[in-house]
Amino acid sequence: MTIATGQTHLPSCTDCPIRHRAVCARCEPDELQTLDAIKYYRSFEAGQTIIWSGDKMDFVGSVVSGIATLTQTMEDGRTQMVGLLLPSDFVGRPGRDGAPYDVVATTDIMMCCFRKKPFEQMMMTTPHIAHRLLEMTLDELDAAREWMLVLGRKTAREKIASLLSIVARRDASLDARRPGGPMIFDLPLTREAMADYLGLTLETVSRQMSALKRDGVIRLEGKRHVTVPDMGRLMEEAGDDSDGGCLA
Amino acid sequence: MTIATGQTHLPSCTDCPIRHRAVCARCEPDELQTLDAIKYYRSFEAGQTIIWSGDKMDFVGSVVSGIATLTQTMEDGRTQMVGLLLPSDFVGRPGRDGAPYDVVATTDIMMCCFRKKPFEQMMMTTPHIAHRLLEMTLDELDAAREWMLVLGRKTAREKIASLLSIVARRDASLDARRPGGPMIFDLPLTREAMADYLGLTLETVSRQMSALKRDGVIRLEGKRHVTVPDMGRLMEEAGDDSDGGCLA
DNA sequence: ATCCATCCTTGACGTAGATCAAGTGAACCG
DNA sequence: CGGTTCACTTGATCTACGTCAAGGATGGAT
Repeated sequence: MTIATGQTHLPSCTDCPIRHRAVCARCEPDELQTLDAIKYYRSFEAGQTIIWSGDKMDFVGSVVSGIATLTQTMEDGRTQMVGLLLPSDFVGRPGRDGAPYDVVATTDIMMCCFRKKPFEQMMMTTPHIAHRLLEMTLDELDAAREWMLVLGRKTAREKIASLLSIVARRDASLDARRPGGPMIFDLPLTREAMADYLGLTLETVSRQMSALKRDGVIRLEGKRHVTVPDMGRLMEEAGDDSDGGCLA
Repeated sequence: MTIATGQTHLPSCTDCPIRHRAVCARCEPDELQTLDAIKYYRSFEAGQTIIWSGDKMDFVGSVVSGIATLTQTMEDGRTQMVGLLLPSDFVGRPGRDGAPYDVVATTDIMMCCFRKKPFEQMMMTTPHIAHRLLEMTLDELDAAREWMLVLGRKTAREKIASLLSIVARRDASLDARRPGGPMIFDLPLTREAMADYLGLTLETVSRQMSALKRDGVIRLEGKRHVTVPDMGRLMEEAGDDSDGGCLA
């Protein structure tokens, strides 16, 4: 658990890979310039804890590249993942000091950070940022609620299929692959992390992965490289309406 | 399932019971006046569905009094409650047409509604509203994530205790009762609704309620009237830190 | 080359909670 | 007053998933 935290000033906002999806998506060039001035980059290695639950948080920021998780832990060690942070996702809450969850880097990760105070200032004066953040928060709320159905009512097999289809769909949105064709992607999570996300044990995750492979719903090369020959089939296994998933 | 939908113009915003907690909490008198002009009240009877999942939603609004639930349903009928709407909570999403969940009145309920278009307009020009909505949405996201831990990792007994302590704490915030004393409240939910919230069956809910009663964690008069002699004990049963709950 | 640590798989067995089924009690209604 | 309904309770059994335990595969360090 190294604490080698890179701190660098990198490319300007105009050619940022998450320019059009992050909190700053709606900003005008001049607003962007102001942001540009107060931002700084931090990188973390896979496995590093970015923020400890309960700690004071003096910055907020966006994931630029890589993946992180949001987790809650009970005193006896039971843990539940409550969010998966992908590029462009926002971390931290303006107007609050303590972090409510652990934020852990799953892969090497790069974050675009703002000190909290200046950012809050800017939010007050820049409706474009506040509006975008509201929009993103509403999306996250929807995602959290969808996940509540998964956690509360789905079987282990359905849970796995749900997770796979979420990851697959995310990759699809990058690849702009035509629907209907096979989907191929790498799982960014260990079996244990999957278990923490799904409210299962890692053994059950492993067994259900094997079962989905045996039944031809997925193919596996190695442990992480997944091929989904028929996305509709996977959606059925997830217990969702098999339609509706094809739209961009 | 009557469709007797009252539509009335009632007291002005200034003496509204949720004036200081709802979306309008931060509004200045002049902003409030504008809102006052475009608002209208609607009442629903216990059991009535306020909004059907998938329907077009042409209004947004706040719960003024009463309780409603947000639920998702799978094709085979499994349902999961994803939100509990109490007075001052906001319903609907500016910038989206279709409702993603069923909204059902659990008790008789009064809502303060705004047609979507004018409200969106107003949000653009009134940062106080947008900011308050962001704040409320972030709170809801936190609540949803806390609930994910309950759904994913807690035992049936812990789930029940968690639900009871949430309802108790809500009532406490109204009553301003001193901590330490016994808490007394009415459950606003049937055993089935509790089960849908907790990802359990109603039989399990019933059994665990009986068990908590047997063990002296709660007392029951009738099926709904609950006394919690020792709030700390209940929190322990919920698997939360027994501290931390006493602050207002 | 081999040691070790991670990460994963698979099997045998136990259990929390689901399912199925039969009540109870209060409210409501003729 | 009996009959019906609705919300709930309780018991008997079943099963999906957890738990415990024993390997296998990979990859990096020595």
